[in-house]
Amino acid sequence: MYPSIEIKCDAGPGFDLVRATDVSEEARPFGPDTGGLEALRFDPGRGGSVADRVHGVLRAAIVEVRLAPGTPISENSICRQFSVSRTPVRAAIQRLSEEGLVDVSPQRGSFVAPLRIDGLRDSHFIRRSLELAILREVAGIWTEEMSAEMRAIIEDQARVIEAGNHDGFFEEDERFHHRLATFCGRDGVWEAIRGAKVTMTRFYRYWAHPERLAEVLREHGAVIDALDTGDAQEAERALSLHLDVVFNVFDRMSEEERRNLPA
Amino acid sequence: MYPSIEIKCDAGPGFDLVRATDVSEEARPFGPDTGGLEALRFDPGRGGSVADRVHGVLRAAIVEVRLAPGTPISENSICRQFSVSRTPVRAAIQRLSEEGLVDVSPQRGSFVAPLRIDGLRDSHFIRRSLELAILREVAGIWTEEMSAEMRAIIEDQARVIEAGNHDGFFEEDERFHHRLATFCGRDGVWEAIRGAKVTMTRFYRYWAHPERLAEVLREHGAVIDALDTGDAQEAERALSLHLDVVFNVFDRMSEEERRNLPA
DNA sequence: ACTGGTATACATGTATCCAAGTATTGAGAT
DNA sequence: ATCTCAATACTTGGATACATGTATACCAGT
Repeated sequence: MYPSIEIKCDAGPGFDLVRATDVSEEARPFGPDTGGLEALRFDPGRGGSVADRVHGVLRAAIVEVRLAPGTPISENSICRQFSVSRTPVRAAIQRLSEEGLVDVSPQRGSFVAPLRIDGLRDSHFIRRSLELAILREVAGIWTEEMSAEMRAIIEDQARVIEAGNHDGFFEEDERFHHRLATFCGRDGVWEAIRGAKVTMTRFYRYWAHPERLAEVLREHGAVIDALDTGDAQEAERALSLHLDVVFNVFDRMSEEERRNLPA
Repeated sequence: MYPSIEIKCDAGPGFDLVRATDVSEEARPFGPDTGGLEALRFDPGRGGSVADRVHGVLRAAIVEVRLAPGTPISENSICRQFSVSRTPVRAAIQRLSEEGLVDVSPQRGSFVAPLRIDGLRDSHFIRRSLELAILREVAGIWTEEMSAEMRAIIEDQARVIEAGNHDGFFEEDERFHHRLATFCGRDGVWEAIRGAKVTMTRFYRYWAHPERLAEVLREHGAVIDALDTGDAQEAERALSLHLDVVFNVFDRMSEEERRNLPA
């Protein structure tokens, strides 16, 4: 079983990321430097409420690991940065807190949630159970049109990999899994999957090695292949394998990377 | 497939409930009468933040269907009622909104979320998938101690039924399912189940006929029986059957009850 | 050198005020 | 009688001021 550890991020193998201002060393959480926050951009006047937009900007930054785990998130620094009042910022942070993306401790501060192996276990379990259940339903109503659509998504994903578009890769990946859910009318279930997925996505974005991207492509293809041949069991096996790989990423960590893990 | 309908509650078969002030007829949402809110009690000075406590009180009232679906929830009426400012009430309602228990439309009002069959479908699917997956794990590590503990819970549940303690029944029911999750160290997954369950719980609390309670008891027993004999497949079948019954509650609705459904 | 108490700067939580949008109401015109 | 439209009374969203708790920095006493 995996230990309960928190991963302190310094640098990902494939991606650069904005560093938290030495969270462990620096005494004062919020100095003149806001630790990566200043790189965030907030378009005033766009659609939606201010709180929604603030939430969206912060969420994207956290999920895409542009804001490192542990980074202090001060309501004041955010509302200075975005030129809005504390009220919508507070609402946004509250939402992020409920999504498990931000830890807020009263009178102390709020911080980007660390990458916890525990959370990864739960996230994996939930996602796996739900996606397999969905796949079972989809297998029962599989059509050629569906197959064609899924293959198109895979091709799109191949293209963005070729172009070196990392963000695009993750978007297409989400499309793949999302579409399977909508095939059997389980949009509500997809929302639950999406909620559980963020934990894995953050982990993945941080640790995934570039060579992994092509493997994902093949694994997606294997699922569709099995569905095309009408072998539901094989499809489940393939999808299960695909989802389990995230754990293997943990196993692949180099010694140096492992050494960054506290306790 | 079930249609997308909203259930407007007038009175449950087994329970009395505070009526919304004729939501469909009354023009003004918030009159001098706040539609059931006045029955809610808020203990000042207890532990936790004000926002947390407000959230807890409202959540319990909604889940236990003491506040009827469709009841207007005005921030002002709440903070008058509880003698607190709007800010923590706002935070509480935002949380409830994210939990799907309250629908808030800007500049119009917030309302206790209606009972949607759609939501029930998703809720059922999620709960079923996750609980079955957990049961599969538990079956692999089943011990006599676990069996004894579960049987004790069932006995407790029998006692509260005997005593006519409806709230106690639902608490014990939650204990039963919760304990299974903790046996295999899936507390995080239980939280997800709990989130999905509220939709079903509200439905159940509203429609469940008294004779159903004893059936639940037998079904719980059947699951444990199967686990004791080491028949994992039978256990899954029994649990699946148990969870599916909620849909049957919908089928059992009398014609008069059905007529209350709009569209 | 080290320990202990205090001052200060920061955080989030709460209260209140203002802005902007929606739905009902009721009067007046058709 | 019916329709149009302005006034009004609500709502939630946002901005700001204040309350309260925490952690560091600093300094005095040992």
